[in-house]
Amino acid sequence: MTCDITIKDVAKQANVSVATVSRVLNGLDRVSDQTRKKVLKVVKELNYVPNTMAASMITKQTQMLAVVVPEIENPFYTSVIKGTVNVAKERGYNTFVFSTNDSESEEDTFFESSLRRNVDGIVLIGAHKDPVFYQKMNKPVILVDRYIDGCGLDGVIIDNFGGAYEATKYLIEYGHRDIAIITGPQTFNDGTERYWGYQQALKDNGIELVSDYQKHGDWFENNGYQSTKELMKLPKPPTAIFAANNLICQGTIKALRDLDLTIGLDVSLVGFDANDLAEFVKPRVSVVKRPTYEMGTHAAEMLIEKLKQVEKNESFPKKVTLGVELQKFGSVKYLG
Amino acid sequence: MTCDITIKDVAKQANVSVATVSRVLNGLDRVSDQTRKKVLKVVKELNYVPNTMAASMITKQTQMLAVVVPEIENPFYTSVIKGTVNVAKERGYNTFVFSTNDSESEEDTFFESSLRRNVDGIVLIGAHKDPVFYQKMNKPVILVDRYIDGCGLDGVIIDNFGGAYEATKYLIEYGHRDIAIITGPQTFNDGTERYWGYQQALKDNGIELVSDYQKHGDWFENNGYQSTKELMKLPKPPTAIFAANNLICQGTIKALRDLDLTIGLDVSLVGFDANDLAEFVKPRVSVVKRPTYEMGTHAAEMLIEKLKQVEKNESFPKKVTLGVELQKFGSVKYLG
DNA sequence: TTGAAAGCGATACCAG
DNA sequence: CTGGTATCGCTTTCAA
Repeated sequence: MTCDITIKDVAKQANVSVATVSRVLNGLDRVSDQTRKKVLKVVKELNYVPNTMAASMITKQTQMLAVVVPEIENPFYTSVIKGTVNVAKERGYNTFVFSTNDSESEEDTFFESSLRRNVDGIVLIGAHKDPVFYQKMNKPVILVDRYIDGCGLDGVIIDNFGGAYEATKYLIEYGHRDIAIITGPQTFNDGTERYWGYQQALKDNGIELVSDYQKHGDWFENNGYQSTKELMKLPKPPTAIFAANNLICQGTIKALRDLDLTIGLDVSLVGFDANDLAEFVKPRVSVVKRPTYEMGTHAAEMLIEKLKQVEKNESFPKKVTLGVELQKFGSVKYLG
Repeated sequence: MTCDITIKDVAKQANVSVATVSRVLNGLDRVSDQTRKKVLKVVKELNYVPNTMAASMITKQTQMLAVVVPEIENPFYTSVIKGTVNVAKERGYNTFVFSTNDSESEEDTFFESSLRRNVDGIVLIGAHKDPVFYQKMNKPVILVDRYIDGCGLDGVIIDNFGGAYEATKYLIEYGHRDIAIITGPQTFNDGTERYWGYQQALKDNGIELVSDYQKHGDWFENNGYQSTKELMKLPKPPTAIFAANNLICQGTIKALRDLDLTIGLDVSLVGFDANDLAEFVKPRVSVVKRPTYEMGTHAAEMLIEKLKQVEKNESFPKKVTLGVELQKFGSVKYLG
């Protein structure tokens, strides 16, 4: 394990030129079988490891990607990261993992790092809201989960509207009319689309929107916890709750537990995105499941595909929407 | 946001030499205030971003670290990663995240990548068992959580023995004598030390070891689940269980739930490492808590410290042991 | 205080 | 098929 041996050392030892060693190592050119073997033997003997950076300076490709997420400890993001990193690895790329705390300025820092390091491309769950910001990117970027319309970039998102609509419709079909939603900020499509889905399902079924039933906070567990408590304190509490992401749902489950309310009996609940507690409690909580790992793999594949066709026509931005699935368990009571 | 502007462009535009630009940018040399300002102005105008790689080729420092973990989706590792990445960021390093699936060969792949890319150092939760392997490292490495004696590397570990001992003693003090352990493989210190702690506590209190009460599987949830079911099927089931890591504990909790056994009433339980379910269930499960995030930060700090004193005396390997804390909740029944 | 020039370790073009 | 060499973008002597 050394890295202070250079291509020159190999060339000298093998009695060939550096050009030849380079050819052998990259398997590109025609090299006689004899020299090839000779070089390879020396490479092994000397334990030579090529310096990627030196090569990058010429090829202009670093074989490095970056994946940028708001929070590395949220299992959803971890799953996306894993998908990205795995595909990247298979295709010969190494991946930087950045966590921005959902802060625009931290994200900026990382963009600069990425530029300085010349990463080939970026998988991004971004904090910036302004499409103009993204338009300035002169590196291949795939947006994941959040998509900014008009930014001109490719994206992999999920059917937020459809998922929320299905979840709400499901509650309605089971006879619920007093349905609350606990969701995050309406900054990105994840928030807005889920909220629209909820709204639309109610409207389509002639149910009026009650502002008290709509809790817009952040995407964290505590919002789920507090909002649930507030909801259940209302003069006329909702009979069902739609928790619009994994952490909020966990908060809701905890709050209901602390309030001694039984899910599926006292209150019905549907979550968005899988989470530990939803799977654990009895009855298990129905959730809209989304393909988290696949979002990562898909994004990485799109990105790498794009890198290959650098010169190609600057085609229109491609937005891929992955489907979601409503998984029904016993957390919704049938009201007839 | 561009990266096709080079130091030459800046030099030309500012009517100075590249050497001068370099000096200004690195704030090293004495440069007249006038030229400094002039250069800085051009840098801003041209939106110049220096190419880190080119610099690295000369300085022999890449300002890149790698953190290698067995599994990126285990919250324990995520927490270590976060700690490492955050400290690295503060100190001006970017970090590669690698996940090895606990496979020696995958780990090897990553080591080669690290060499090719010339990372400055590595924070490693390793899969290799052989100290000889680690001895060959010629890069600064900090081992985390698992330590291989005789490998000659620095490490940050936790007091596995003490934690396990405390946990078991706690059960004994509450009157338990039929105490089971569910743990992982005895490959690394994490497994062996926790098992020793359990053993020693029993011995110190004159309790004989019962082989049926000792379940050695892997570190995953399913081991906790299956082993618990087997334990409770014994003619004389244990009155208490010590679950030796976070996932095993979650498995145990699920199994007990499925067996309709109440924690702290029918069976007592102590876990090792925090986990979602242990915090959720009532009564909350007592656990040995370890400073996961701090393990990451500590390791990163040690690593970066080490990088600074490259030339310094190759001091003896330093092994830092962080303490753990037994957090007692209602999951242990008092048998008198 | 500043500039010229020699590399760093690889690739790739052009000859031979 | 093989070798010489310019080059990539930057740092760092050495002179001026």
